[in-house]
Amino acid sequence: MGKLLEKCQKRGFKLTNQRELVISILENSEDHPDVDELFSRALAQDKSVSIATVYRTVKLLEDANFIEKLEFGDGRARYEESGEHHEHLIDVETGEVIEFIDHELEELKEKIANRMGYKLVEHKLELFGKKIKSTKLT
Amino acid sequence: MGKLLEKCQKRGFKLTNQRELVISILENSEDHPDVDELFSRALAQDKSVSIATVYRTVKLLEDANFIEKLEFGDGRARYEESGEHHEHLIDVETGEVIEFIDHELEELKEKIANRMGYKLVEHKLELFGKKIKSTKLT
DNA sequence: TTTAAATTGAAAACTTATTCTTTTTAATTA
DNA sequence: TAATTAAAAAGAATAAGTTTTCAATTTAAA
Repeated sequence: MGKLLEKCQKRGFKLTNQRELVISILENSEDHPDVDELFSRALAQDKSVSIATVYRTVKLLEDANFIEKLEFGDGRARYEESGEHHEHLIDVETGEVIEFIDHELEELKEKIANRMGYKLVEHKLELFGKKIKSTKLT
Repeated sequence: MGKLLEKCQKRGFKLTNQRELVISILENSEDHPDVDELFSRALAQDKSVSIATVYRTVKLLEDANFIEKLEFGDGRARYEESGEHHEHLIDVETGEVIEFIDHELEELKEKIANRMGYKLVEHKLELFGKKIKSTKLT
């Protein structure tokens, strides 16, 4: 069984069909779907799911720290399973979201905050880029 | 005259009283006011300004790249005059926004994007921190 | 001035997200 | 297995931020 579902059971969340469906979609999505997209995918499997339930479910999981909310500035929240901290690079041409981690960067963020007299409690970095076309001559 | 107003004139924007007022508030604000705050400050000087005009004006300036929209995840857009690139540190206790620039960080971002095969076209970093209390013993 | 185009305020419409009321359900208890 | 019950569901309504519509006004240029 999926990690998310398992965690929810352990936490004692009531597992209704709708909730289970939304959770399974979340843990089987490799991309970063927004709520509307989650809703569409859920509807495709069960016509009785409401958008309110999708919102309620992501909020439940977010409050439990099982998933994390991402905001890329387009006004829609996206979600991903919690896990190792990482950053996001967004392909501005395709919208694709690529995850990465750079330890030098993490250290630097901490260092900068400290230098300014602050203890870092959260940090967000998004890179927006265009794919460099390899200039192979055929 | 302020830089922003001047730019708007040069660009041929029609300078109505309301628009001029909103622009002057923008360029004289040291902080990072959201639309509602801009509206309040404008109202204080001219009761005839509407919130729609504030929204329209910031959109106009944003589209012209005269100002930049900031989103710190609280659901409200903030604006600041375009200029030297810099990052933001948000004091989670007071909401204060502190600007900073770190060249090492800028280089690193570029490097990371390149390493992943991307040309960096935009990048956003926000640090959220708590002020470290100096532990002076009196 | 005159006039065409741009801008305005007020209200309606949109979008994303949350809440309310009533009905349904999962999980326990008998 | 059936009854019980607190939690969660649907669907509608509401909220908050933002955008758009539209008739009336204002601006900039002729």
